[in-house]
Amino acid sequence: MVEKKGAGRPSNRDVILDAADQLVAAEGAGHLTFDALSQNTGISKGGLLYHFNSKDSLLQAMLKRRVERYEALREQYHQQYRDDPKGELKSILLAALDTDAECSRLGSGMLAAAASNPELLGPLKEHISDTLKRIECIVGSKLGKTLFYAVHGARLFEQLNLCDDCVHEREDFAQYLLKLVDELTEIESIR
Amino acid sequence: MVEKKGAGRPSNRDVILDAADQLVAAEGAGHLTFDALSQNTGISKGGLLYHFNSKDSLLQAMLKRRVERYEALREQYHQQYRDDPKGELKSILLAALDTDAECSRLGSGMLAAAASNPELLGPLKEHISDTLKRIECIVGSKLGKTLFYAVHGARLFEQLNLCDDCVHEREDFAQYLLKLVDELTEIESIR
DNA sequence: ATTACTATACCAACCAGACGGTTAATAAAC
DNA sequence: GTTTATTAACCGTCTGGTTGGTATAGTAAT
Repeated sequence: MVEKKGAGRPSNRDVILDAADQLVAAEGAGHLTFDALSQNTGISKGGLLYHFNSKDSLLQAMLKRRVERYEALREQYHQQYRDDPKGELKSILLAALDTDAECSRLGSGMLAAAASNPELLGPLKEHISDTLKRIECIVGSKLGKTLFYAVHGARLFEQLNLCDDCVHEREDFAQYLLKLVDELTEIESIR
Repeated sequence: MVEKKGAGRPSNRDVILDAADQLVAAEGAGHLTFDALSQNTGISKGGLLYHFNSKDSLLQAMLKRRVERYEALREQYHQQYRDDPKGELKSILLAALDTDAECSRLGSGMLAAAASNPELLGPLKEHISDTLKRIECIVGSKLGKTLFYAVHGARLFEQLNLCDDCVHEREDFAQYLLKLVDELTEIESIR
C-alpha cells in the first residue's frame, strides 16, 4: 500500500521500465500505453498495474530512475575528474551526454511525461535547477550554462532522430566540450 | 473576408493551428485531440476534420508552419547582419532562439509529432540537416554546431517549463551568443 | 429573376477501437 | 496462510474518423 523504496528489487519493475523507455524511443511518447507495454513485456495489463498503480506513477518512476542514473554517472565522472578544477562542470556535461543503451532512450521519461502530464516534470525541474545553480558557482558560468543547454539540445536531437551523425560523433563532441571548458573559462575569467 | 494565396488558405486554418500550438504548450502533446481542439476553437470536430483530414495532416501543418516561420525569421536576421562575416551563423542562432508569442509554443509541433508519429519529423530532419550543413561551411563549425544545439536545448527547457528564468534571460542569452561567435571563432581559427 | 448546379465551410450524431483502470480469482513464496 | 505477483475479463470514457446533412455564396444558363 505504502510507497516502497530501496533497492533489492530486481523484479519485473525494471523490465517494465526498460520496455517503457524502449517503446517511447521507438514509437513516440504517445504510444506508451499499458496495452503496448503488456505486449512488449509479456506481462498482462493487470500485472503492470500491480507494479505501477497508474500511468502517472509509471511516468514518475521512469523519470526518477533516469535522474538517479544520471546522478550516479555524474558522481562517477566527478570522481574521475576530482583533481580537475573544472571537474564539476565536466562531470555534469559528460553525464548528461552519456547514455547507458544503444541510443536515445534518455529523455524518454521526460518526453512521455511532458506529453501526458507536464506537472510530473516538477521533480525534474528541481533537479535541473540544482544543476544550474551548481554551474553558476563556477567561473565562466554563462559558458557553463550554454554548454549544459548544448548537451541537452544534442540529446534531444538524437532522441528524436533528427540528425544522422550526432550519435556517431558523440565521443568527438565530448572531447570538444572538455577542451572548450578548459581553454575558454580562462579566457572568460581574464576578461 | 476571403483571401486566397496559392493553395486554399482560409483564416480559420490558422486559428486552428494557433489553438493546437497553445494546447500542446499548455497541456502537453498528449492532450492535443480533436475534441479538445473543438472546445478551444468553437469549431466542431467535423469542421476541424474538414480543414485537416487526419491528425497526421494537422501535425504536418503545424510542423510546416513552424519551419516556414523560422525560415522567414532567419532570412530577416540574415538581412540585418548582411555585412557581418558571421551573419549566417548569427541569424541561424537568433531565429532559433526567437519566439513569436509569449513563450514556448515553438516546439509544439515537434513534440506533438514526436509523440504521435515520429515519421512526421522527416521534413524537419531534412531542414535541420540543411542548417547543419550551412553551419559547417563556417569557420569554427564545431563551435557553431555546439551553439546551435545550445539554442535548441534552451528552447526545449523553456517549452517544458524546466527552468524559471531561461525565458527571462533570453535577451541576455542572445547577446552572449553573439559575443561568443564574434570572439571565439577567431580564437578557433588561429589554433 | 428563377432555377439549377457547384464549391466552401461547417455541424450533430454516430462508430469501432483504444485507453486507463477495476475486480475477482489464482498461484507461488515466505 | 498471509503476502506477493499475476491473470483474464470486464467497464466507462475518450479518440480518430465517417456519414449525411445544412447554410452560404458564386456561376451561369433559362
